[in-house]
Order: sequence, then C-alpha cells, then structure tokens
Amino acid sequence: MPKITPYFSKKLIAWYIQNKRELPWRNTLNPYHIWLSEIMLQQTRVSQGLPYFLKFVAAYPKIEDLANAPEDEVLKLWQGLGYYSRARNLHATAKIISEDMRGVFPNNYKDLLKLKGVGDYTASAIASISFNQPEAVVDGNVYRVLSRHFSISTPINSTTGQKEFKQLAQQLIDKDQPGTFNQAIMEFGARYCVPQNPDCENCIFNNSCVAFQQNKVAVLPVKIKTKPVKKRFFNYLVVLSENEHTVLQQRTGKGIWQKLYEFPLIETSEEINLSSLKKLPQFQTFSEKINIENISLFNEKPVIHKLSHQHLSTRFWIVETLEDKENTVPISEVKNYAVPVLIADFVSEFFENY
DNA sequence: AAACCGGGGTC
DNA sequence: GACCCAGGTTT
Repeated sequence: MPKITPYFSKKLIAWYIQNKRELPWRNTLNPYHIWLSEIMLQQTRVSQGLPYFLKFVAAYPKIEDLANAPEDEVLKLWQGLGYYSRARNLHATAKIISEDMRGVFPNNYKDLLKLKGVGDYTASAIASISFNQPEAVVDGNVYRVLSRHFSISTPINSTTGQKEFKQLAQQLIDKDQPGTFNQAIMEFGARYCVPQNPDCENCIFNNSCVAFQQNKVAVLPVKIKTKPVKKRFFNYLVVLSENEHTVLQQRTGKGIWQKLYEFPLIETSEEINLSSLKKLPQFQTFSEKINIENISLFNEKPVIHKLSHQHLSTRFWIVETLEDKENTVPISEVKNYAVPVLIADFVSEFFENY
C-alpha cells in the first residue's frame, strides 16, 4: 500500500471548494434527500438524474409522501431513468422507514446497509454526508482517481480490487469532514480526472500522480472485459380497435422492465414476416382472444433499442379489430402508464403519423 | 465469481 | 462500436 499523508486529502478538498457544482442535494443534510439523490445517481450521470431528483422532491416532499404513493405512480415518475429495481426498492424502503421506523432514517453505515437497494457505496455516502461518519465511498470516479494517482493496476471489477480500493479510500478519508472528502474525490473524477483525455498537464496532482509520471494514465483503471451484448427480436402487437383502444399489459416475473407496461409481446429468435408470425403458437393464442380485422407492419426497418447488455431489434405490428374488449385503454392514454422508453418512443411516432 | 439490470453521453 | 456513468441484487 502507498504511504498515506494528509497531503492528498487536503489538496483534494481545496480543489473541491473552488470547483464544485451547485447541486440541490448539496444544500442539505436531510437523509431523505441524500438517499434519494444517491439512489438516482447509481450508474447515472448527474445531468441525467438531476431533473428526476427535482420531480421527486416536488411530488414527494417527505418520505411519508413517497411511502403513501402507488407503486405505478412512482414508476411513472422514474420512467426513462432506467434500472427500475431502484424505483421499486426506493418505494419499498420508504414504506419500511415510514411505517416500521416511525419515519426516522437509520443514522449509521451498518443499519443503512440493511435497506433495500442500499449497498456499500450508498450506505457510505449517506453515513458520511448526512451523519458525518468516516465511511469512504468507492464509485467509478474514485476507482479512476485512485488507480491513476497511486498507479494501481488491480482490476477494479475484481473482488480483490474492490477490497484494495475500498481500503485505500478508507485510509485517505478526512475524518474531520468525511462527507466533503467523499464528494470531493467523486467530483474530481467526474470533472477533471475524466476517463478519456484528462488534462494532466495542468492537473493539481501532476507532481504526485504516479500514473502521470509513468505515462500510464490512458491504461488506468484496468477493467476485466465484459461479455458481448445479446441480440433479441421483439414483435409488439399494437391492438387498435375501432374506437382507438389498445391492449396494455404489465411485465411480471424476471428480466427487464419488471412492472412496467407494454403491448402484447412475441419474442422470436430472428426477424420474421407476417406469414411466419401468424403460424406462431403465441400468436394463435392471442388471436383466439381477439377478432382480428387486419394486420400491418408499422416499421419495416426494426428499431434497435440498445440496453447496456442487450440489443432489442423491435418491430411493431398494428392489429386492427372492430371490437373493444376488456383490459384495453385508449391509446391516447398510454402516456399515463409507466412504459419503457422503447414503447414511449413508438407511441410518440405513432401520433406524429396519425 | 459471474450474470443481470436502462438509458444516455462521449469519442 | 466501445466505454462510461455518484452500483446493487441475484444466481
């Protein structure tokens, strides 16, 4: 392990005081607000999470307001932010704190860690920022700053790497101002020690950064390769009745988009045409429940919706019917449901051409 | 330990 | 196309 002196932490905090962004969760120690921001910012850039934070605080000023909201409403507000288990866990945790803990937020790392959706990073962040506990955070920014400054090549996504960087961060943390230190090192990584082409020549640490001196900035941090993305083929059946109702269903079970709404879906192993679609057992079952007047393909060219771990090659089939059966909603009201961005984009385009 | 879970930005 | 983002949970 490198030798630890107060030099690094003091200089980092001095930089932070001069260069930090003004963000709404930096004007408060309210654990509800800190928690909300930290959950939203998991694997999410500040610029993307910020408008959602403002929406949630306005809709749910107190944690009780969040706890008392219907889950569908919370998911709708979360729509577009991704990783929807965060929203479900957020809501469940709000209920637990509100109903089982008399609305009092856990005030230490160990108890925070027990909350749903709160792991090592988030427990440390809340403990340090809201409760002044010396618990070091290690997020993607911290990995990058530390691996470069101390030239550590241990893969950051290995078990040993996670332990090593956590231990180093814990030694570096300023115990007199742990929350400020944690935010400072993350802000420095996000704003200065950026992944690509950082301005090392003018960096305040360029006389102590080992990676800079060894010309290894570009190859740090080291990350173990990930597997290639999966390709999937989605066929959405967009029912359109004579009075413009459609069928929406809620996703259940495992996999992506749990509890979000979508049109009836038939997944295939490859792109298919209309005659092939009609022969599928899933389609046969579907067609028994509805009197199909006509089917047409909305988009000949599939929409490639890219998730981080899979590409969804998607085509929408317009299924016209005369009847208006149960469990249908006006297609103009789909916007009131929590749907994947893929579905929201389709609905927008549908009305543009309507 | 590895797989899974979104969407958007950057180069 | 590859990589990254104020990570956590499940298998």
